[in-house]
Amino acid sequence: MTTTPKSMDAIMALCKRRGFVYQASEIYGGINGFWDYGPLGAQLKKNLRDAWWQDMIMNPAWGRKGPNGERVRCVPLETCIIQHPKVWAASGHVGGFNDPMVDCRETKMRYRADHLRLVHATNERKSGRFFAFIENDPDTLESALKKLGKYVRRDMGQGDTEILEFSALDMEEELPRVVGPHAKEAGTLTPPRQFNLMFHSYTGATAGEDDKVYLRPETAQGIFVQFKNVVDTTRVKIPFGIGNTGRSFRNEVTPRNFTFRSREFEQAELEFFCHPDESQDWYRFWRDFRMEWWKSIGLAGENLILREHDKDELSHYSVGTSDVEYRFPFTAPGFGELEGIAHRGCFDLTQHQQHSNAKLDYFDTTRGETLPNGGKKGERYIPHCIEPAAGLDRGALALLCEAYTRDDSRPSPEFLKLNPRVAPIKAAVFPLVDKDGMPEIAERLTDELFARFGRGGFIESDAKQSIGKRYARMDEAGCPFCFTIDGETLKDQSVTCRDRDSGTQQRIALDQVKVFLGEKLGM
RNA sequence: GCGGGUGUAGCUCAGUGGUAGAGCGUCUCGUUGCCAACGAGAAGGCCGAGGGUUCAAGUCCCUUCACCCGCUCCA
Repeated sequence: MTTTPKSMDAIMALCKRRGFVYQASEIYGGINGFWDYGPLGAQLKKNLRDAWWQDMIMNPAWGRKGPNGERVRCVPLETCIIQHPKVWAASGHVGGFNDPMVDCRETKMRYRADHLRLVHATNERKSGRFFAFIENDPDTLESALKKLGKYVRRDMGQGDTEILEFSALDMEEELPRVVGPHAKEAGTLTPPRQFNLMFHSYTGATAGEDDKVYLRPETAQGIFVQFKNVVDTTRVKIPFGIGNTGRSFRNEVTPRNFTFRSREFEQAELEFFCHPDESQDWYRFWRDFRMEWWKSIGLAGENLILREHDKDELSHYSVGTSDVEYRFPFTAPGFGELEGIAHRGCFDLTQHQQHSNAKLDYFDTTRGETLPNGGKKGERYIPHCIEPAAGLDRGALALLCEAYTRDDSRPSPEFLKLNPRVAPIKAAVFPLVDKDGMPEIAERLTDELFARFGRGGFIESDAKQSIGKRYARMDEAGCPFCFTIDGETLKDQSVTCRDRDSGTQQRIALDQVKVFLGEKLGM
């Protein structure tokens, strides 16, 4: 078997050709950072989402016991894309995503405005030049002092210079007199510009600035905000998880790499709440299960890795974070993030408790001293949270990249080895020839398979053109099995079952097709 | 945001300032009957968009949009 390296161009061409992914608004020239799913892509992604929903919420971790020795319990939730603006202040997104940036037109450098400082000669603020440097950066400071000395034609000593913050500048009067940290000329810095990574809109028909709202940059915050309601209304007990899938929006500076970094994308997030003492165990439990899960739906192999973050990579509140990463053709030999499993401590609930003044702690009646009557005194605490947060679009893309195979020794060199569980086409039924009673049998079998498996994907049926061409078409669409009604079927009620990955054929009884397929699809 | 590259049929791509092309795919008819078969035919394009130069622009110039690659940035 001869194989050639996977080309992203070839994968993208197949995605378009077979209706997996289209460019959004393509007939208008497309729009940067947005992609639509065609019929097969939409079903592929739905199967991925359903698999996540099934294995993370309805039957978490395939029914296995958690580190506490009990069945893992999770409940679903569906929260709004638009939340109260204070949610994003509490989460840190409004502050963190809003660093004003300053560009230098001369050197093409970009600086964070709050990192810039200015030095100028004492008593010359009204007319003299300012020389910018970067906070805590000796090189640009030295350079700025040197340029200032040259400018005023004398050496600068103690007391001869004054330093001020960039934000203290009068942008109209004084900015034109500023020389950038790496620039030679004055006036090449732009005013600070907001790089707003959150999309915003306005509520109400006569909306003004006061009605500004944000499209969520992650689904997680909706869960934290409803944590108390779920606890109060559903009889869940710590430890338990809340799962949520849905669209999120980030105004990426550079959308890139097909659907990998899109401005509108879909997340599948679980927030698993537990006692602080058990949080490390649960963190390891979810980290390991998530890795196993991705393998189970077709990403097995050396293209998938689990990467534990280094200490200096961690957010200030995080005790531990791992990424499940996939080696995409465009990241190879490196990897791109599919999912992050973060130990978020009690950061989010604490933040929302402070900002909202709502009590978000939990009274745990299974803890504390044992009372004379045999019960427990109880313990009040803010739960810690483990967050497995997956990108469904990235997942779908990884599935497509992993499945894409080119084997020039096959009659149909390009095909998708999609795992049957996520494949958008579950099976195809072909009459070998479009006559002699075969179409009728094929139609009956198609109807049966539709009734049994149609909720998970398409059952294709096609009588046109040569059988080889029909197989090839199914190979490209990632359909795992084709059943062909032929002359023998008429005699002994058996059909040809053709396997996509190997191209091999076996005969099975017509009335056993459903059983066979049910086993293979896990349905 | 910067630099480089690419935009022509569903896909892959030719196309020298002078009538819009090929292969594959799609559809129809016929033949064949287990791996992109054969024959005949058909549909499908304002050459990414907008300006300009020219008697004449897919081709030259400008602008813009999208995608790819490399920087930069990145919760």
